[in-house]
Amino acid sequence: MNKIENLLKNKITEAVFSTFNIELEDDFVVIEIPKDSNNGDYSTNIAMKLTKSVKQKPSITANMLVEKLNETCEIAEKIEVAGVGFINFFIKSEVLAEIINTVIDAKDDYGKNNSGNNLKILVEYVSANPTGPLHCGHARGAAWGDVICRLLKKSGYDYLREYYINDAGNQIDMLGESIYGRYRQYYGLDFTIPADGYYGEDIIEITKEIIDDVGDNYLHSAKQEAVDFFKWEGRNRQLNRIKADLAYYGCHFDSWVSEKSIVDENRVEKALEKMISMNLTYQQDGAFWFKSTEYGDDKDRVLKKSDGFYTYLTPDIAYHQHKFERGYEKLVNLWGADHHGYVARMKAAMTALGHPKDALEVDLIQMVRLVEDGIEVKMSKRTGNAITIRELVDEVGLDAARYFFVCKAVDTHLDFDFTLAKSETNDNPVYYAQYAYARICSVLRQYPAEKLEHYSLLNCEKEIALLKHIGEFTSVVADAAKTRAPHKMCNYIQKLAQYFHSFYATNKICDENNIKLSKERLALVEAIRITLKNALDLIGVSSPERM
RNA sequence: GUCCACGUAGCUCAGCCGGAUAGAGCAUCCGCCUUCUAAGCGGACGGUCAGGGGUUCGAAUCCCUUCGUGGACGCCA
Repeated sequence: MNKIENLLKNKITEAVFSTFNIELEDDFVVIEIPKDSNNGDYSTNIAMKLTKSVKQKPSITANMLVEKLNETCEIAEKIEVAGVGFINFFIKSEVLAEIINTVIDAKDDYGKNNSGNNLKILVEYVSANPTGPLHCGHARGAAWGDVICRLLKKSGYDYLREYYINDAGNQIDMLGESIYGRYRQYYGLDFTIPADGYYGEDIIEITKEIIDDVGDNYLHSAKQEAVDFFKWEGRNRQLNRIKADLAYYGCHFDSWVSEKSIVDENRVEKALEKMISMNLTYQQDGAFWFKSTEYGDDKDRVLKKSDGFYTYLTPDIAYHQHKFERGYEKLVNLWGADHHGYVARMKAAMTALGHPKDALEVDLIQMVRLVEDGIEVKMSKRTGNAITIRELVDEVGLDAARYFFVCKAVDTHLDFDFTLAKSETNDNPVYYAQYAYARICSVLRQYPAEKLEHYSLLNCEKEIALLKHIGEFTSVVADAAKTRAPHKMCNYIQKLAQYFHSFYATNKICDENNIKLSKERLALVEAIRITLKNALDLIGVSSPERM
């Protein structure tokens, strides 16, 4: 909520109080920007919302309030009642223009806000098993998580980017076995790779890397010893590859937590003991069960199998419990949609352990379908395997890859249009925004902008639209952070670029015949530049000064 | 079969804590470079917001139901 909206809100609250003697709660008054500017710069539906309390037609209520507002609301040039009872405010353009200096003064910090209130929030994303390269599905999650964190940072949250490494389960054993197989194969010996092992090119590469380091040392040792060695060698090398791919993709994590460390620190036993002591479990058929149905799950879940091993769930509970123990009040997980059924039991576990109901929130990332020329592309033409994050970046470029993943809400399946993302021409939406930035920079290179004391001439429709949109930026950032909706930032960017292009096409920014107006416009353009740059930064897309 | 998500223009999607005539890009068609970057601008065409019911001043938005699509339903991870 910006300065103008706040002021309007206060004036409306006052007017309601003095007219009807009703004290409104803080969030009761809603200010919005009408789609059609004929309906004012800002509007409120307060008269409709008061229908029941005041027992009269909204239009009458609205007129009574406007009478009062006309006296008190000095920033408005005109206040009207329209439709069924909307109150529409037309703001003096010099008041709207004050935003220019706010932006210029704040520079990179424009958009920064404290809506997060320093909330300690841990965002866990990607968390792919260290058994193979990251593919396009991970790319969606990585971009989404990264942008969420950028938004949280800008909005004053105390956030942590975390990657959970599943390195204590069966899949890591399979990794060890797979490398062991390739190792023997390299030396021309008989070999087997388990049916649920890993057959990718990356395993062969990693095997060769290991051979470069240790040669045939493990050829004659006992199988289990060799597999154990390859398991951890493989895990570490895969993880390094993942880290490199993420860096290539512009994503960095603050924290890497391994499942093995959770196990080694006895956190799994402790978690189970805690659950037993809290009477959240029972024994049946030789196994320990979690009474998860009592906390909203479909059925009870096994924590410790009759063979004495834990299920996948138990270390995960321990891990999440540990997140809370580290002082995080809010946990956000971005999981692939295939983990869908897993959400309820995890939330059940956290609730059972005494954490607030919504302290853990899981956003599911739906599948990505790559489409080229209208046909689904399942495999890379080069390798025959799933397309990796690295191939994707090489193919379409970093900016396009990230933009395409971030610009759509994650709760629906995404068709990633390869053809469109690759096109370096007019069709590509990424360039639309970047081109606006390059155009702005070009203008400012030729005609440097300077801050003015006062702006009084920026009152054409397109200028007003830009001023209002720039003024919205901070609240859009705060809202996108709160609702974890990075695509809102893309929508904002597209609109800002659109307003600018439209303005640029119909108005000469620098006009020798009107120096005063030109100076004001240049300052406006500088404010647009800063806002656009900050917005692009938030989605991790570059702002080229020339194109 | 049970549970969950989704269903908006020819295509890809916004909009969804109820608000004014449901928006954008692509595609199709028509205009605009002697002018600060045409990777741009302006316009046209295009809709039973899956169907039905309900809640109310008002529903794409909330509730119920039917249909369709996808996913999850292991003492796997």
